[in-house]
Amino acid sequence: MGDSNDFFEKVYAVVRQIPEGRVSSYGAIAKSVGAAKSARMVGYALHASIQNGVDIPAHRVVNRNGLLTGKFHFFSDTLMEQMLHAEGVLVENDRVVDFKRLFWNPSEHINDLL
DNA sequence: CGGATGACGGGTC
DNA sequence: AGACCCGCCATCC
Repeated sequence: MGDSNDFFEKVYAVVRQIPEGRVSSYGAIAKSVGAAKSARMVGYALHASIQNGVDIPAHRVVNRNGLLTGKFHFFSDTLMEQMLHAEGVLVENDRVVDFKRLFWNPSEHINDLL
């Protein structure tokens, strides 16, 4: 079953691997599930996860610059930042402080999943 | 059916 | 650094 539902499940599986206090990006996740050119679809999948109440740490996914581009899709527009802050990730002007250091690359841990 | 619309990213200026 | 463009592709209208 290589349909879009499959893609969603793969994305969710990867997002669940992001450790507490760390963050990843749409593009990095897209690569790790073998769809490097579909970073946009990762965002789409995360949006769907919230609508469907899927239990994944979607707040740990930001864009390539560490910007909280998805914050408006949470129940409150400050929830994403609050959740990150609760696990020790600081945010300033919608950007993850020390993004490079906190960045978690799924492809370097691919052996742990699929 | 065709154009617009995104939780994007790489490249260029 | 920041603005801009273009490729990408499922979904929407």
